[in-house]
Amino acid sequence: MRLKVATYNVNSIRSRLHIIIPWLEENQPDLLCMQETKVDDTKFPVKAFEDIGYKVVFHGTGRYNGVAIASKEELKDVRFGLFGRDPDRLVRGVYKGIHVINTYVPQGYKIDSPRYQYKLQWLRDLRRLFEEEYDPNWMILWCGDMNVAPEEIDVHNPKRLKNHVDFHIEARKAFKEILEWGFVDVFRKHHPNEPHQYTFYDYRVPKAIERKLGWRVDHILATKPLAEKSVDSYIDMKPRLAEKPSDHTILVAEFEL
DNA sequence: ATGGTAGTAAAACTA
Repeated sequence: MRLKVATYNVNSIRSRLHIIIPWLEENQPDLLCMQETKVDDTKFPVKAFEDIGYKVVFHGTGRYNGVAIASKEELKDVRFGLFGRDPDRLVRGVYKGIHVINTYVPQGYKIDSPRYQYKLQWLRDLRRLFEEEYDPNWMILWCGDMNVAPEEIDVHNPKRLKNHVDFHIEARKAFKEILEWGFVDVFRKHHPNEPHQYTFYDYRVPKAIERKLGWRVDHILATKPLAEKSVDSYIDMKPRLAEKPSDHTILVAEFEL
């Protein structure tokens, strides 16, 4: 069985349907994990997904955050939140026997702010969720906007960005500790030591793509038994180059089970 | 150089 998975920080799902819907039709992934849907549940564009043959689960309250998963078959055992908090930042379920966790990790604002401490705690709690409710021998996918660039190769200027919340050593450490529980970075498995592979380019940076001023902060992680089955992973730049572009790109991984 | 743009929504907040 072929399994194609994608993750995309949409930065408002209603403002990105012109990208999302054609992309799903063309690429036909089994799963698309989305973050920053920025829409209240009552206004979620369910029909746009159903019209092209996708199911969708979602939770959001409007202005900030919001997560969703579109899938070809129904996602089972769907749950939201991390130990009762942030239901608009974590959604998980089971797809054809594979556990799927989609997260929008708090960004953290600045390293000296309480919000950064909250981000670090969030990542530690996420590790605890895996420890308590999952097993690294299971087939598990963890996808999302992690707001962490794990290694120097994942940012354009590691020296200048060392105090940025997405590259600060403490965030990288907290992220790495989740990987050490039992996850493989599927994109990096297929592109070892390949520089300038970024999933995010800030709108505010002029000519960011041409100047390669990006970040690799969106990830698809898989437990070892599942990562062994991955056959490809790549970054689709189309959303960043579209008419009304988004700041994030789409990250894809394919498995042959 | 501490700006810049884009999203929510109707002024400021988040990224």
